[in-house]
Formats: sequence, structure tokens, C-alpha cells
Amino acid sequence: MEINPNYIFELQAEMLSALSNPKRLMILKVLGKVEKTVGEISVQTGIELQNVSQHLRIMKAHGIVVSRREGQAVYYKVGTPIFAECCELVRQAIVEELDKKRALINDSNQN
Amino acid sequence: MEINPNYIFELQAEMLSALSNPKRLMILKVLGKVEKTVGEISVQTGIELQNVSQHLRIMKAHGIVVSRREGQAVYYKVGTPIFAECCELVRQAIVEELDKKRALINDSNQN
DNA sequence: TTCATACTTGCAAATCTTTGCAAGTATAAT
DNA sequence: ATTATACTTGCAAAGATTTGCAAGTATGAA
Repeated sequence: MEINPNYIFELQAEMLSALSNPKRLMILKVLGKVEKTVGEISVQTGIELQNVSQHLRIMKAHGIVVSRREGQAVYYKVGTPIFAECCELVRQAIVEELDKKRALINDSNQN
Repeated sequence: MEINPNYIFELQAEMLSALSNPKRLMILKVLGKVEKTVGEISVQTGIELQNVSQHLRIMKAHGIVVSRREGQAVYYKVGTPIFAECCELVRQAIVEELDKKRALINDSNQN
């Protein structure tokens, strides 16, 4: 039973889509390595609670986060860390690019 | 001059969006570390030439690929390798997940 | 049982993405 | 100058994503 390579590209694109939203990236960032309730995530990110829930559902469907219920509260944490790590790599690459550009601007201002 | 963190999340999401398309992932894969013309990419991926050009434009706008012209031909290659590497990480994580699931199915068939 | 808290879900409007097609530009050869 | 090759671009239709809002479910407390 061989895996169809095109099917992998589809899955890969779907996974990246699930990560490619500023609010979801914000949620992943505040989650870090800690477990948090939907309400806590909402307060810490400033995103509407219902909207946080919708974004968590999308990430949960892709294994990016996992959840567990404890009484009334539902706790979420990072599921497969590799996906959050990829986002962090992309983030760092972008910050470095921005720093380079800022350095160029500062240089030209001093001359 | 501080960078607004929300702006980074937007950029990060934009970059991930530029990667989250099966055809663009296919193009990145056939590019590998080699330079190729739009026509070569079209033949090797089986994607319509005009469509390849449109996808390359999107990736070029985000620095994922860079191009150079040589006569009539335009050569593309990976620009900032970190982005292609992230895709490869995601791909590997997905393949591993699939392998785990297949192992479970095979186990249950044997019992 | 009734109410409060914590979270989830369905829906529809607005917005963004993708595609194919037709027409365009850039370079080279005759 | 004309024609051919290689690639790019504008546009519009079809499809996917995101959001807010209203209504829903799950658990716990009175």
C-alpha cells in the first residue's frame, strides 16, 4: 500500500492553512508549553471568546492542539509540537529580515 | 523603533499562506536546490504553465523563491531556504502520522 | 429543578484565493 | 520588420475562509 504523493501535498497544504492565520498564531504563542482554558486564551490574546473557540476547533481538527475538560473548563495545549516549532522558525526568519531592513534604513539616515 | 508584535503575526500568517497550497508545495519540491525554468517546472509538476507562473509570482513576492532571466528563459530557485525547510518538516510529521495509522490498521487486520 | 458559568456550534455576510482564459511583454531568430 | 518562443498579467467565475451573532450544550451550584 503506497501513499499517493499528491495526497501528501494536499494534507501538507491543509496543515499549513490551519497555521496561516494571525489569530491562530497568536493563540499558539500564548499557549507556549502551558495548558490554558478558552477564557484565559481569550483574555490574553484579546480575541472574542467565541472566535477563540472557533480557531481552537480548526487547530484541534489538525492535531495542532489537544483539549481536555475539567469541570466546566476546557484546557487546551499544543498537540504535536513540531507544527508550533515551524511557526516559530518562520517567525524568526521574518524578524531577522525586518532587522536587516531596519539596519539599512538606519545606515542611510546616518549618512 | 519597536516592532509591533501583531504586525509580525500578520506577516507570519501571510508567509504561511504563501506556502499553504498543494501546487506551490509541489513546485517547491521539484525545485529542491536546483534552478529551473518555468517550463521545466510545468512539465515536471504537470501544472499548466500559466498557473505555474502565477504561483511563482506569489512565492517570489514573499521571498520564498527568486528568479533571474537568461535570454528567453526565466530561472527560478529557492530564495530563503528556511521556508522550504519548514514545509519539509511539516511533510515529515504528516508522513510519520500516516505511517502510525497504517501500522495500527495492519495490526488490527492480523488479529 | 433552576440558574450561572464555560464553552461550542450553525448560519450568513464579507472577504480572500484559485483557476482558466485571453491578451500582454521580453527576448531571439529569420 | 516579422515571427516564434518563453513567460507574465488582468479579469471574472467558482470556491474557501473568516467573522459576528444568536442559539446551543455541558458542568456545577443553590
